[in-house]
Amino acid sequence: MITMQRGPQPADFADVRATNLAVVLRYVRGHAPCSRAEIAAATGLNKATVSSLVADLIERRLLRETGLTEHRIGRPATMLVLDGSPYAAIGIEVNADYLTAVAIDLAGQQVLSWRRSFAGLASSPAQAATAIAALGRRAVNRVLKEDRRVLGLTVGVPGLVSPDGVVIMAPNLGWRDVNLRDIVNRALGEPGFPVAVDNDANLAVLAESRYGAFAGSQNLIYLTGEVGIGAGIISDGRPLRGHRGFPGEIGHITIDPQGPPCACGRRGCLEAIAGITAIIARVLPEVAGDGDITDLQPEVDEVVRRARSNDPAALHALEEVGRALGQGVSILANLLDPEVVVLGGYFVPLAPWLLPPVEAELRARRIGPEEGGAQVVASILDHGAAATGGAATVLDHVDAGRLPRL
Amino acid sequence: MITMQRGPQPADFADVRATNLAVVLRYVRGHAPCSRAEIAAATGLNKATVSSLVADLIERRLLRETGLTEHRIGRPATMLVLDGSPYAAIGIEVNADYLTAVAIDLAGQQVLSWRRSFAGLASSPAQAATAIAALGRRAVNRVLKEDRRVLGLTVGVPGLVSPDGVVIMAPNLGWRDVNLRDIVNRALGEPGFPVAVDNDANLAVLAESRYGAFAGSQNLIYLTGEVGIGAGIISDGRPLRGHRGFPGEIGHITIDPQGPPCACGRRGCLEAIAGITAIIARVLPEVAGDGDITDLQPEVDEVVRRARSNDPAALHALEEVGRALGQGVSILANLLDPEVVVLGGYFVPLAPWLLPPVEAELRARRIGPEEGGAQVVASILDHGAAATGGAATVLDHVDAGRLPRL
DNA sequence: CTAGTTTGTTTAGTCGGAAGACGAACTAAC
DNA sequence: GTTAGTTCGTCTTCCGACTAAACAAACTAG
Repeated sequence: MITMQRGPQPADFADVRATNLAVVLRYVRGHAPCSRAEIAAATGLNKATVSSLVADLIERRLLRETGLTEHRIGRPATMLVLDGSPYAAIGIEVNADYLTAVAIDLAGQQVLSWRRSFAGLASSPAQAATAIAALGRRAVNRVLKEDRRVLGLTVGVPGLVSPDGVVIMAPNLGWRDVNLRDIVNRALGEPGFPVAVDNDANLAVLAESRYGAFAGSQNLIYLTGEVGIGAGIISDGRPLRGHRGFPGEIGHITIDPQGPPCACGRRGCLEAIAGITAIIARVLPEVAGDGDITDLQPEVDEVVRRARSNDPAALHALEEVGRALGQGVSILANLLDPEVVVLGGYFVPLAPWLLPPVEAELRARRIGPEEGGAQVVASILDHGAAATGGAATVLDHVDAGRLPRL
Repeated sequence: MITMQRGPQPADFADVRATNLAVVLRYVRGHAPCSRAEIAAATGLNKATVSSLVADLIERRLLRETGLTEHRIGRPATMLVLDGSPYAAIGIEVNADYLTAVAIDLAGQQVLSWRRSFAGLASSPAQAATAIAALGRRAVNRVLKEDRRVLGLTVGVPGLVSPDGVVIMAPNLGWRDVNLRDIVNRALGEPGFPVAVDNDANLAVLAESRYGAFAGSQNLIYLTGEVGIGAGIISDGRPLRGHRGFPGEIGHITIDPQGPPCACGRRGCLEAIAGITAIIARVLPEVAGDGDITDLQPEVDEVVRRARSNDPAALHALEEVGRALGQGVSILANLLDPEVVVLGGYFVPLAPWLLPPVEAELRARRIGPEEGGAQVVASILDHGAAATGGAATVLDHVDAGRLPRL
């Protein structure tokens, strides 16, 4: 099926070919190993066409034949599998306190996963960009050393990112109007592959839709559980982009007008109640929050310890946080009707205590019928979700038919 | 550009042809009158291809030649215009107190616009469906009498509608699990054109995106200002559908936990503050709200009168309503980053007093940069927006390349 | 060893868009 | 009035991509 963007954008044979190449590629991704005949039967394409498409894909080393299968009867089929190994995509995730780099080959295998401290560097955009570019270059070199071609590199940033890769605003990094894409692109020496920058939540939700527990879902939302709370939204199978490219800003919904003050100047924002620093402040009131961004993992571990030991104050605080989060999730669920809302970041270790009140709020505030309503789950991806998504967004272009040229 | 749905759905020549037919049709829609050469130059299609496509469209009576143009130099061009007259689409809007029927020809000309009282009928789904079908039949007959072919009929309902046309829930009509599409389809005698049912906000936003002040916008949101408040969302040029088909439920966001009680059992929902019955109750406390659904227009007129005469109580009440509405709009704006939020329904006559506080809240709660942020406007379409959208949704299929067969 | 089955390739055919030539129709200049 | 130049739209040729159908290959069952 062909759908079209706005504006006059006619189709021709190349588009048909690209579409069908993508159809075959994605079928094999989902049903490997499979035979040409099976692809033809399942997609409705002619056997001859499938043969031609497969030949193209094998020539580009995107597919590989893996011997025959002893069938019950008839000529045995030559089975096809994805051969992602010659290509890889790189994703880099920027956080206030650390950087993550991930590389994924076309078959979805993670071929690299690095985490690197970033403390202190974030404050200066120039220094930070240099560090990011250096990490990117190292990742690229490692991938090249393994004889893979790099298809692209995407950087995820917690903030507003314009479609052309300029970080308009990243409060937790202290950035404003940083053309990160150009900087990284130049630092990599204008490589032959595309460099992109995107919002971390947008990328994380892409990773969830590919590799998460609800992989393949057409309607899912990812909530970043970091210092801030942002939403990445996939609707009808495609990332929601918005007019300027800044969707998903859910952190400053007013949950409780009498709630704690928020950095934005108001009170009781979702972030001021359910952001990770707010959670830590609420559960560990004795820890002086000096406002400085350090690695928060130790504090989160302590919160988990107290909850595990059934500390009543901690349990009560987490219940309150969960209810606030549930209100936010309910708004998302009623407004966007997703199949699932995935809690990410620091929400993951706290999920056992947050999920029950979130689900209770969701049930209480559900407008539609019970069945089929949005589920809430904790992410099974680790902290590198945005980095993984950054790589996935590159691979998506291939899946959509833009094959790497020979 | 070809994009693809999920699942294996290969493309073939018919898709290319349909895509290019649609490209030409939409170009003429936006640039009529224009010549074949102009279309070719603008779309990138070959002149010969455009000639062939135009011939097809003329044969199906979707385009028409309108004489030559005396150019400055060279051979004069034969100009083309849309010839929508042989076809029309019908939209019907169901409200608690009235029905609206609209018919639009393919060129976008409204060829019929009826409003019919519906008071008392809504309560019984069977009776109501009969009335709807009767109105539909009359509209169809009228269109046929004018020698137009009916391309389709779509009914807009204020409630949750499943993709196959079952009204799952319509609180303000008191309906639950009514298979309205089948009923109307049967009542029309299984006509040759498609009958569909959809949520009224979904349809209204479609009408706005085609005929509203921001026609052509790829990211807009429509807020129904009726007894309930629902949002219709167009994101990246396509209607947001959600997992089950029930997006846009914004009416029961908690604005003020201490606010007035809502029919849903909670307090301070957006609807309970800014729904039209809530507004009337707030501005005209002396009018005994008997809860019965009657035509609310007289009360709204009275509210407008008081505001016009600068009645302090009325102004204050509308200011409070506007602030609540502004909070709801801010959530939408930050979450979905639309170009514009259109206020519809009874919000339109009240817009002069609602818009300033709405915009103030929006400014105060804006996360992203000032420039390019969401605007808020009152709809310039009248109450029949959903009906118009119902017709438009039928025409969209033609615009997407599914031409009526000869 | 033969009949039957399934796979995947080959061959012929169709469809639709691209490229470029060409005639038509007009203006401008001499 | 004639000629050159320009623009429009059609016509012809070519090519790329899919379909249909025949066919060769390779296996199993009996």
